Amino acid sequence: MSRRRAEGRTSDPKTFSEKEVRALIRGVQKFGSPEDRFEQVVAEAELEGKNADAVKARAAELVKMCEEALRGNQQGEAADSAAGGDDEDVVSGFRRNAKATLVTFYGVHSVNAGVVVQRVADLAVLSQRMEQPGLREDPTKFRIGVPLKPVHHWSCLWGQREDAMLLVGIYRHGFGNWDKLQSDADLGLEKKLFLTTADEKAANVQSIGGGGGSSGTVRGSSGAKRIIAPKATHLVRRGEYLLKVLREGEENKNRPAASQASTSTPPSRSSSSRKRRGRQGEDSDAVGGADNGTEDAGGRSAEDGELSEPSSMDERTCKDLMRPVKRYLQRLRDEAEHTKSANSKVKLISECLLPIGRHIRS
DNA sequence: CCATATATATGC
DNA sequence: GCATATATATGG
Repeated sequence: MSRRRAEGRTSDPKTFSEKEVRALIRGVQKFGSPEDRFEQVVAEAELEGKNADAVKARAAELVKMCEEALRGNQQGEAADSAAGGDDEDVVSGFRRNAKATLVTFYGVHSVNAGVVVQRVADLAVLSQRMEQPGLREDPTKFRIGVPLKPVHHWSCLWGQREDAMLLVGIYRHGFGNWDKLQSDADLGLEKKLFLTTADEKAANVQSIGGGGGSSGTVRGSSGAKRIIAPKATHLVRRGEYLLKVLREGEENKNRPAASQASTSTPPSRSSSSRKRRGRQGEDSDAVGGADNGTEDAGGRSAEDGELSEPSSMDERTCKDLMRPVKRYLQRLRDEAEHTKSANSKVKLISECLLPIGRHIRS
């Protein structure tokens, strides 16, 4: 009772209310460990009045607890998963549902341990990657450098560049702060995200072709609340996927070859004769649905393949193989945005894709 | 009230 | 199996 208002902004710098702990967790989930991104975590959680060491210690505790919960969870999983019952046993602070491992941390319940641990690890990799020289000045040069799964039914052009900028935005503004990310002009994603209904309307004016013509959802020219878009939930999944790819890519770098790049990977071309079965020399942009053609998606950066990556052998051979049909690919890329009608798009695509297909077949 | 998260169903 | 949509719960 010494402190009457424990919750106020004037609470002890070393103690945390439940709300403050929850905010801390959110900050960590968005920016990673405060050891790496102290300023951002504290700002996100509005804990600037707190003792720095206390913040870091509490976050470390959180991660540790989550790791333990996950570990302990894996053991009992087999026995219970068959039973299928959703156990809500509260065993020493963590509860187990079908999928998520939830812990209670200083009174904050339903903390997803898997998310915490994974996010901290992934964002640490991201930080390491983004703080490399060269990216500091121009983060837009960042490329993931690994073949990526295409997005599914998105209403805009989304390719390597957009994926890379999504990661840059996550680093800058935090995982989940999509509105800030959208406002970041450097990333060029302002017109590609559909976080609000206003965004959808802006895109509706430009009309959208069939999103792949799946099961006939997309139709109607204006007014119907057609289709989907990259909304927040999609950005979450995509972001998690991209971070996973990044992390696995970094792990592979330290793994097989004896050359350990230690903390940072100097631009020296290490023997990266990785046997990637990935193909898909998707360069600057990829095709999604059709989209507003207002912003030139492929305007700059003729080829960005060799900036962040030594351009692995597969990439070279892939490029060589595709050279005979390069002009078709380019035309496809360049004209897709300026072609208004859906019909001419179809024509263009078939004209360009046929030779390409024939070439691949040979 | 809005945003996010989760479980569940479903399509590809 | 994964990505998505939907319903539902929950926190700010």
